[in-house]
Amino acid sequence: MNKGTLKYIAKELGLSASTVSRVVNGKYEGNEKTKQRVLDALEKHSYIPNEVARSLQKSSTETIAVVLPDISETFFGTIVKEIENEVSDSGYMLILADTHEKAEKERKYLDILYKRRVDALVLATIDSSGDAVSKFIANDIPVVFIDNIPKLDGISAITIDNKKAGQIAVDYLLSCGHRQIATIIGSTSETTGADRLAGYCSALSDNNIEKNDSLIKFGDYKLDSGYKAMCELLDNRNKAPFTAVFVTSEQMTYGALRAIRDRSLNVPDDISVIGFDIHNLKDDRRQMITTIRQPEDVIGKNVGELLLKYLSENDTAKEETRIFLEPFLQKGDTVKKL
Amino acid sequence: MNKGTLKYIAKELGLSASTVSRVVNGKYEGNEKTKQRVLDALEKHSYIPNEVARSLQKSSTETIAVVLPDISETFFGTIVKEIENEVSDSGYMLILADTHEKAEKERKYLDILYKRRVDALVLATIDSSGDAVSKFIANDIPVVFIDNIPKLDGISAITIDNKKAGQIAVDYLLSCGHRQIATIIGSTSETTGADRLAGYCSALSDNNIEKNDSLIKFGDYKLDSGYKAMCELLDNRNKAPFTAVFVTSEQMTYGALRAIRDRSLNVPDDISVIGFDIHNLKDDRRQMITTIRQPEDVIGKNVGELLLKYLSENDTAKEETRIFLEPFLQKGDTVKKL
DNA sequence: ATTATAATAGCAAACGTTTGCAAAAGGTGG
DNA sequence: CCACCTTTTGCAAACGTTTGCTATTATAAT
Repeated sequence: MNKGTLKYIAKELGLSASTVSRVVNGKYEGNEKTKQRVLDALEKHSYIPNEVARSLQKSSTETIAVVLPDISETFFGTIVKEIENEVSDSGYMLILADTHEKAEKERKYLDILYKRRVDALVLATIDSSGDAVSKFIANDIPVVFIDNIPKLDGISAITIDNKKAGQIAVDYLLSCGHRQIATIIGSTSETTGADRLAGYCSALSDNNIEKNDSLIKFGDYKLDSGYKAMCELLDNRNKAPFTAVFVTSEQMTYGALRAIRDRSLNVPDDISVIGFDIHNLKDDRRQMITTIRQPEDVIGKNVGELLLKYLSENDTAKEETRIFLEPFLQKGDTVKKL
Repeated sequence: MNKGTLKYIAKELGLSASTVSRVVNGKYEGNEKTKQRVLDALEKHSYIPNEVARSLQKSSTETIAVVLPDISETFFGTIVKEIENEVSDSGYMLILADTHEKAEKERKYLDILYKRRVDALVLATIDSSGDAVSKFIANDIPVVFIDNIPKLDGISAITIDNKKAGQIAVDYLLSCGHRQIATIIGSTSETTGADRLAGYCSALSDNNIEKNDSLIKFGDYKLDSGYKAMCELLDNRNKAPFTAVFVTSEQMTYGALRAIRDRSLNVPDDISVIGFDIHNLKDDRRQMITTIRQPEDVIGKNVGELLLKYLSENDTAKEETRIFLEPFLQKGDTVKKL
C-alpha cells in the first residue's frame, strides 16, 4: 500500500480509514485520545490529502474554467485577477484556456474542460452560436459570459452596455464640435461589435445627423484590420470627409493610429481619434489616447460573486443573471475641440 | 449506476468495462464487429470520459500550475500565454494562482496545488527561501522558476541575465554622457534585485566611476516605493547630484516619473530615466519610455519546452537546467544625450 | 477427434477518498 | 446480571477509470 495515504496511516494506527478520514475533515465525534493519536500520526507523516481522489468521490473539483481569447491583454488579465481574488477564499482555483481568438480552439478547450469536470465556466466567447457550451448548461454547470453574449436563452452574462459605449463616444465627439464621424467596428456577428455600432448610429440619429455608410468600416479586432480600415477611410476622404473616428477595439485603435501616422497626418489636428480599451500608461505625464474604457475590475468582481452564488446553490437551477456595467470615457489628447 | 459512465455503457452492451475502456483509448485488439458496436454505443450516448477518475488511476492530472505575483501585468500575461501555447497540444492545461506579491499567499497556494496533484509547477517566487516548493521537488514534480531564483541547489530556472540588464542600462546612460547615475532597486533579498544592482555597480566600476551609495535607493517593486525613492533622491540632489536614474521595475518607474513631474521637473531635460519592463503602447507615435525589456515570449516558450521535456521523462531524475536569456534595451525619449 | 495455439473478452484489483449503516464496546439503571 | 442506551469504531460500497492476468472460445494443426 502506498505511503502517505489515508489507508496507510490508518493501518499503521490499527484504525480504519473511515476514522482517519473523519479526523482529517473535522467530522470526528469519537474518543479524544484516538483523535490525538490520529492527529499525531498525520503530523508525523505530514499527511496531505489527495484532492483528485476527493474530487472523484465528491464529484466536485473546486475548479473554475476561464476561457479567453487573449490572456496577455490587460483587459482580460485584470478580469482574471479579480475573479481569482474573489473565489480563492472559498477554495476554488482557476484553470485557464487561451483561445487565440479561434472558434475552433474554443470548442476544443470547452470539450476538454467538460471532461475535466470543472465546477463552473467563465467564457469570453467568440463563437456566437454558443453550441459548445450546451453540455455545460445541460448538466447544470454554471456558465457566466463576459464580453460577447451568444444568442441563447437562460444564460448569465456580465458585460458593459456596449450600445451605451458607442453613444458615449459619439456624444463626446459631437460635444467637441465634430459632425462627420467615422467608425471602425469589430465583427457585427457578435454582440460587442453589433451593439457598439448600434450606439454609434443611435447617437447620430438622436442628433439629427444622417448616418453615412461609407464612414462605417469593419475589422476583426486585430491591429492589421484597424490599419486597413483606416486606410480605406482616408483614401475615400474627399468623397466621404470626416474629422473624427471612433475605433472599437484596443488593437484596431493602434492600427488606425499607425495608418494615420503613415500618411503623415496628425492626431488630433487632422483627425481626432477615440479608442477602446486603451490602457494608457500610468505615469499620466505624456500624451494619452482618448478612449472608452470598461471597468474590468468590477466585471471580474461581479463574475466572481455570481459564480460563488451559483456554486453554493448546489441543487436549484441557476437563475439567469445579466449585469450591464457602465462603460466610461477616459479623456486624453487625441480629440480636438473644433 | 450512473448514466454516461463506461460501466453503464458496458452493461448496456453486455460487455465489460475493460473492453469499452480499451476501445475508448484505442487499445482494443479484439473483434472488429464488437469494436463497431462499442463505438456506436459511445456515439449514441455521446460518451465523455471522466478525467478526474482517469487522473486518479493514472496518477497524473495533465495540469501545470503557474504561480505568479500579478497576472494582470503584461509581462506575466505574455509568459502565461506562451507557456499555454507550448503545452496545450500535449493535453496539458494551466491552473493559475496569483499571489498578489505576498509570500504567505504563495505558500498557501503551493500547498493547495500540491494537494491537487499538479504534474508540474512554474513559479515566479517572491519567497527566496524556497521552502514551500520542497514538497514538489522531493516528490519529483518538475519545478521551473522564472523571474526570481531561490537559493537552492538542483533547481531549474529560466530568466534573463539580470546583472547584464543592469550593465546594459548603465552602459547606455554612460554612452549618452551621463556620469552621475542613480538607481532604484527592488528588494535585494531576491535575485532579480540583487543582480540588477550588481550589474549597475560593475558597469560603473568598469568605467572607473566610483559608486555613490546615496544614489542607490531601495523599493519593493511597487509604484509608491518608486515614488518615495525618487523623492529621496531629488531631496538630496545638491549633496548627491545625478543626471540620470535607472529604475528596476515597471511600477517603480511610473512612480519615479510621477515624482519627477510632481516637482515640475522635466524628463529628459532635467533628469533622464531608464525604466524596466515598460510596455510602451504599440502605436509607436508618441513619447516612449526608454526601458530595459525582457523577452517574455521567449521566456514563456522556453518554459513550456522545458516542462514538456521533463514531463516526458517519466522516470529519471530531472536534470537541472538554467537558461539566462538576454535582456535588451528599448530606446525611447526619456534619456537625454549630454 | 484431439491437442496446441491464437483470438477475444472479462475478472478483479487498484487509484485514494467519503459516508451510510451496522457492529462492537462501554456504561447505566433496574 | 441482564437489558438497554451511548459512544466509538469499522465495514463496505461508491466515485469512474485502467490494466495485468486469466478464462473462454474459436481456429488450426496433427
